[in-house]
Amino acid sequence: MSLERRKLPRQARSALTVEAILEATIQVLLASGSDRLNTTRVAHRAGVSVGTLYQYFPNKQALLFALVDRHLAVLVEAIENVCSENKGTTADTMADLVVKAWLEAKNRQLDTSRAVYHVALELDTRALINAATRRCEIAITDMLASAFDVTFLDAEIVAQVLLATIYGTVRVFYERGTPPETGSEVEQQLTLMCKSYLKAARRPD
Amino acid sequence: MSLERRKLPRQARSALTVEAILEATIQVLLASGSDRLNTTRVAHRAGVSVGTLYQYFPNKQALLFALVDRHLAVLVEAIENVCSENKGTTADTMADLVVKAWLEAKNRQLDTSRAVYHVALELDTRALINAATRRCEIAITDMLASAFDVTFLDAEIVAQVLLATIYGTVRVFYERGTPPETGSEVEQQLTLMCKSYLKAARRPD
DNA sequence: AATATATATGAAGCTTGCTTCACATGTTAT
DNA sequence: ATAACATGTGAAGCAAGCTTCATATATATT
Repeated sequence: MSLERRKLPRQARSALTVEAILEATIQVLLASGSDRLNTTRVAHRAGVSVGTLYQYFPNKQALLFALVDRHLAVLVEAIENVCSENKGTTADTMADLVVKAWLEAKNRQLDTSRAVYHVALELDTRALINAATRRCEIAITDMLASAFDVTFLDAEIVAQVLLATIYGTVRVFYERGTPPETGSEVEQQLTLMCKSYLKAARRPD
Repeated sequence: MSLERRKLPRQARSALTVEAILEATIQVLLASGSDRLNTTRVAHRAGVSVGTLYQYFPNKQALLFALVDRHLAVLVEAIENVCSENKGTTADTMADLVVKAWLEAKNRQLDTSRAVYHVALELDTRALINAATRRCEIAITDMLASAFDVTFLDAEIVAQVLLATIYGTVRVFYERGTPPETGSEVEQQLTLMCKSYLKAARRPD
């Protein structure tokens, strides 16, 4: 079953329609939960008919894939940027900024984040997530290998663990709906954890 | 809608039936994925009829809840045990053993783990997860507060972050289906991370 | 203005699968 | 042995919702 977009927008209005459909999907997920997500409801919320939805997405799954894809792209970009901009700095700076960039990208698309968590495991998004993860890991590995103050025996595995920790820990608190004040406390602690891990994981001189 | 068990087993055979149904649910989840999980298929795999299933579980959701519940109970027990047995030891020991206990409990029910990840977010298990999390956090907080070699400004938050890290990081690798050899490498790194975090988070003397 | 192309509509077909219920079979108690 | 209770059966009713398609409207082109 194809998951590709069925049509590409030729006229301006269809681009708007696609955008409206994706936005409506998020809203329905947040308002009604993934149980009650159906194509009719999404179309209605987007102010179009079901038929229109099916002009751009071959099926319901494809719609959700597109959503997850968009969300991951923002995260990956944030990490790739912060990593390429901070080669040659210290491990402390790197830990600091990666955590910060991740949380900032999450918060920039807070609604999507919350909505996507509810569907990302319902369908098989592993391929998408693995691809995104891989890109982040490569970016982080490169950055770590360029550190000014430390060297790592295996920057690859350190990057993997670092990313998994940030990704996993943040997810736990998001799922729990941790309030903002507690959030900044958690951010501090998470940063502390990453910094101390990078110190502990460095090659003994 | 009730999620309670409809009947309690009076005769020995019904206890076996219930067990068979839960076991079959795991097998169907692993073999066919959550998309194809339906009550008929579960009943068939368990070697009983759908009607029997509905004698013990009022609906499909309740069946899945029971599964998640059972899985969480094992994890919570593992953490509560290791924490109460290791009060008054050092922070290093604590970090070591908590990580070890978590992974051991996970691996002891590896199939359930994998299966449950696929459904835990599909239905609203937040209440169950929060309750389990809370119990773990309390156990860890108590243990940390009793540490022989260090004191913490806020053992509560340290426990929260520690648990979230272990839970979140391990989940990431499980979802990815990380192979065992890599797994033990990851375990080492995760332990290292937790140890160094506890050192970094201690109250400055 | 006329034709071609792009986009939008939404009722209805069709599949899937949850759940029930009237009945059958097995177990325990008297 | 018989009654009372527990457990097991599975065809069929029923609801939900995905997807299609014949048709209508809007935009672009010549």
